[in-house]
Amino acid sequence: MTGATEEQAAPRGRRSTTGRERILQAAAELFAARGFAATSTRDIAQRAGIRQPSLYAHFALKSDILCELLVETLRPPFEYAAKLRDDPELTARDRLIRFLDFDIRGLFAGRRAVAVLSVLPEVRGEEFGEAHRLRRELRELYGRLIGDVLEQAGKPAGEDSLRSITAIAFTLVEGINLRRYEDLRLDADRTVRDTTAAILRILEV
Amino acid sequence: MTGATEEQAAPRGRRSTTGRERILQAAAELFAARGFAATSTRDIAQRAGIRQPSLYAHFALKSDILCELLVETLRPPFEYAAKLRDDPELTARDRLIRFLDFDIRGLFAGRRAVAVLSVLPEVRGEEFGEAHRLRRELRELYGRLIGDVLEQAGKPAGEDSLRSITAIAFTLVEGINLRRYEDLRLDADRTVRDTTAAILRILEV
DNA sequence: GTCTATACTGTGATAGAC
DNA sequence: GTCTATCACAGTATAGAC
Repeated sequence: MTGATEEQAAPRGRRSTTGRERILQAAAELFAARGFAATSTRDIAQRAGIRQPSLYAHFALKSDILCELLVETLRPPFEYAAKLRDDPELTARDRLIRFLDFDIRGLFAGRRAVAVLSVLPEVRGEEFGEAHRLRRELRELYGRLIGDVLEQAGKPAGEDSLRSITAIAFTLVEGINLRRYEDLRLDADRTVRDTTAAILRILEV
Repeated sequence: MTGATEEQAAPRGRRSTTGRERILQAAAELFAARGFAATSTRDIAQRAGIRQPSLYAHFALKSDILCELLVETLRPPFEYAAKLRDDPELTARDRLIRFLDFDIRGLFAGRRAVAVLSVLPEVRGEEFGEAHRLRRELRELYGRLIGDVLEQAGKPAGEDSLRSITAIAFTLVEGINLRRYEDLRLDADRTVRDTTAAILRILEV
């Protein structure tokens, strides 16, 4: 019924989820494995256990499926950042460390692997505008967190310098998705630790 | 004659290049801008100023075009590394710095932007096996360069630790391609400088 | 909300003349 | 080595019954 004819294992015990959820889950796995353009609506439907036209009872366009996945996976970091802001006990450095922990673990959990697709050539159109805006905001959030750390460490960075450092840190975090493509055994704890250490060294704090 | 109906500017004065070259150039631009699966052979032909079936006088398959681009752009760093090895005056640290300079500038020149595609989901098949092998070798080359630096600095890294540091450095370099997608004005000199500085800080040398 | 049937378009690739 | 013509098929999306 789940009909996974692919080399990939069939979906894990998720039979009980709703139709729309199954579609999102199936699409997330396929998009991450093959990319957006190379994944057909038939592939998605088959993996979700329905017929291809039934997708359109849930989504008006194929691109809407990906857009929803991207937006859904980009949102949690913002809520977590808001929580961090409400804790005045934390130093800027601790906030950055906790945020990195949360965000990187998010990459390892659930569907977050698709998020990397938002930067790829095939996902540039205005159909994905909302996802792109969210991603830009996430990078700006990183910029503020890093700026605060540098300031509290007594070496505030200029605008240009901060942008460059932020880009590098953001690249490191997003790059984790690409590394997971190549090495599915990549360990979350280890990656959190190493990536955080690398970023703190770059900041020299 | 060059028939660029797209939003992109028409190919710069390259009318004199051979047919095969024009195809590669056109394909490189389109693949980088839209991805592999989302670029049709008709798009490539139009940009190259020929008709779609004429492509097949030069390449047997669409995927062969991308594979050749990837291989061609991944090769120069190996030749450069060989040159560096022949200069015994250089410290390991200087070799790494020069190699980064060469490789990162390569990302800014010519068609190298396609190289990033080799890690993407849509380019995973065995059609691209040669490109993947080369890319793996490039990462191993980075690993050796970094290992030498750490050793010469008196703090040799264990295998695991070296692999992790190498992955992070390699991610930073490849990530430059993604950053260029988002900001076409990204400056080569600046990027070389900042990326090199970040990597050296991560190595703490 | 799922199905069958199908419209319509775009795709990679081939045949064969010049 | 380029062209025109075309094949065979896969693609997204829609119509309409249940």
